[in-house]
Amino acid sequence: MASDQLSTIFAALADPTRRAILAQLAEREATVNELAEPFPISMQAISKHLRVLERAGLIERSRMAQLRPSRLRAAPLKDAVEWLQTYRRFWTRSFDRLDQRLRAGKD
Amino acid sequence: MASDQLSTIFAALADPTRRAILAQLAEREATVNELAEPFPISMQAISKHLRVLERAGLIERSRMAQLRPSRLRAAPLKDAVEWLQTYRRFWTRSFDRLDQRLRAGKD
DNA sequence: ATTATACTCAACCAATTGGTTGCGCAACCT
DNA sequence: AGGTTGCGCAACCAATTGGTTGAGTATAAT
Repeated sequence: MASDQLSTIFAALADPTRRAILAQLAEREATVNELAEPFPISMQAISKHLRVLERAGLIERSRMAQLRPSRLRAAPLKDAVEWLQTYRRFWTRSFDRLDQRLRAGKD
Repeated sequence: MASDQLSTIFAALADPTRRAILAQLAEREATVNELAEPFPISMQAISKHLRVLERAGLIERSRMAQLRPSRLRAAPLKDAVEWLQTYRRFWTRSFDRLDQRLRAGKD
């Protein structure tokens, strides 16, 4: 995985459980138990997912009493989008196959 | 990894070698050997990376004589961006921390 | 016909991942 | 003080990943 920033972000997003967790956090901040509730897996497994999200910078965790609420941090998502946008010209204006070859010829 | 479309795409993008391959293919289509040349790893390893990219729909491979040139297919990148854009409101207008709580209060 | 080129496939390996269970611990509730 | 709740940590496990080497195949060049 090489531990560079983008790799960590994309790796974190590559798991559907983690994406679902982010979706939950997009609505409101939530504790580990709240986040675990929709899933058929143990709270410890969710806790591991949260650590992955945290190391990717996608969540922040505070502590209130014995609770550890997580909150979404979207900045890394922006970074991911910005990387992806460098390929934007390849999917706009039906830039595909022949179009690509045509353009390559013109340049 | 769960094999849904987005997971496969993000997993493919989570490796820096694979992202570098895409960057190379953004300039021109290339053979396996051409793609392998910048990297200190074997051609077989690159071949594996190409299979990952292919299963993610991010490249297309043809065959000319004994060459297997790869070409970028950006459609899945668009899908990834579209998923990410659903979080756009969280990174625009300094939507962070307190801002998030404020907004949650207003809604 | 032989040899070289450009690959793929298969077996192997160490490290990582996503899950489990069991335990510990801190903070709340009686 | 004792129990419950919420969570992290550690050990374990099977499956996957990213790499290797070795062998095989198809096309091209001599």
